[in-house]
Amino acid sequence: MDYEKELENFLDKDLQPITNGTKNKILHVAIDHFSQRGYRGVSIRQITRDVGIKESSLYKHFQNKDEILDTIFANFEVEVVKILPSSEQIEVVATSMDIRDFLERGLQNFVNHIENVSMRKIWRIIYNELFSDQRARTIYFETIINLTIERVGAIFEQMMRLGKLPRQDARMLSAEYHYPVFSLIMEYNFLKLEGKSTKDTEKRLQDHIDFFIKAVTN
Amino acid sequence: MDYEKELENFLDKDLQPITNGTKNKILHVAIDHFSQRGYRGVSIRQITRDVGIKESSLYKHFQNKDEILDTIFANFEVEVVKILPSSEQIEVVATSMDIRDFLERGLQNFVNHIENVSMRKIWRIIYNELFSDQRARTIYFETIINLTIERVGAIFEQMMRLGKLPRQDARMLSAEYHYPVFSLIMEYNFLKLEGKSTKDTEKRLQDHIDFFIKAVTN
DNA sequence: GTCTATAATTTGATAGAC
DNA sequence: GTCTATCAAATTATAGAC
Repeated sequence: MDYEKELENFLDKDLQPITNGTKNKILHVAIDHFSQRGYRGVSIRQITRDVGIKESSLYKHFQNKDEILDTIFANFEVEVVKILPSSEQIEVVATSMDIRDFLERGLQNFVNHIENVSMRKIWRIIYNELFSDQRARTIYFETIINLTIERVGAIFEQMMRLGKLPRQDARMLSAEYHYPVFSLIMEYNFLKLEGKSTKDTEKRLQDHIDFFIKAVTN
Repeated sequence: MDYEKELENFLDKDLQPITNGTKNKILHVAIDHFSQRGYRGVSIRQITRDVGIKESSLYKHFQNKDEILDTIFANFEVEVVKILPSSEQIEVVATSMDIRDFLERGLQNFVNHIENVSMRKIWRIIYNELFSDQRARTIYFETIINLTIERVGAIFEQMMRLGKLPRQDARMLSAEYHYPVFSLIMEYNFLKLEGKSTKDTEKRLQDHIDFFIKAVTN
């Protein structure tokens, strides 16, 4: 892999921008390796070799191996929260968009997010560490799944108040919409990993939106 | 953990029943450890210590560490295929059951399967190794997801022929039904892992069946 | 902040006696 | 099929010179 082209700048674990080029590069290399062979499957040696420094130098930037993963997770959480509708947006979104526009826009936001190669790699790290790392579990189940379902549920509810959607359990509806989306996103990630076509998965996502809209507006 | 109580008998990697008690115990201990810390996170030393033999003795039963995992996956695949409706059952199932009975029965089959502690642990191993082991990916995406969707899709199609279900794309319908199920099963597995209540998840599974039936029969 | 050198431990696996 | 003894390699991390 070529790490020489302009690398996006990450934040350190306290969410301060990283100004040191070496530290930033360590994160890029670590993300690449962790996403392919898992946290335990990657040694400090392998990382520093690709960064072009000695092992001991790495410890000037990170206290230990775990702090690298911690920093990666912190960056991911910042980015992933950005694709969720904020509480302030509920009103305006529910008013200005119909259900189809809203779902398609949300999906597009997500596709844009995951087009970022680093983010896609961190998604894989999250999946990879789900069973062995409490932080990964928290990000996935609390930040990604539950927060998404809750925020979108609030928008569905507002749409019901506005008569844009038949009255029903909004949170349950949001869960029904999102569970297939989460499954398909995972599938999408694996296909990308194996260099396979994601066309089928994209079609299924589209089919799912159609099916869902038909089901809820009936 | 107590491995002393009567252990179910596994098959070896060629699917022949294992008659050697030590070999069987190695598999039980390995499944327990791998499910908690992943394949790479567990050493031969840790396994043999809990089995009560020396490391060198383990190599009389398995050629190397990977062959243990291979044997675990082989046993899992045998068990997981059992919960799918066979091609021969399509006819009779579609004729004798309505859609709700069929879905509830299928879910019950699955719950029974996952009540088996060893199976639940192997599910976790599969999730854990999805990104680092091609065999895990194949079992999950090909055997579990795609084969399930296909078999149930065939039953939906037969139900449509019998007028029990409005005509529509049967495979797409099966996918719509199953993707939330797969997500919820993953969630269920994690909650069990953390010793938390799975009541919410079970309710969501039930809600999903209701939502789905309402959506397809409308 | 980089380097050389090295400590201390753990890893998967083997040789050979019984 | 179990054991003792051991190997060669890899691991995370540190000390101290520049």
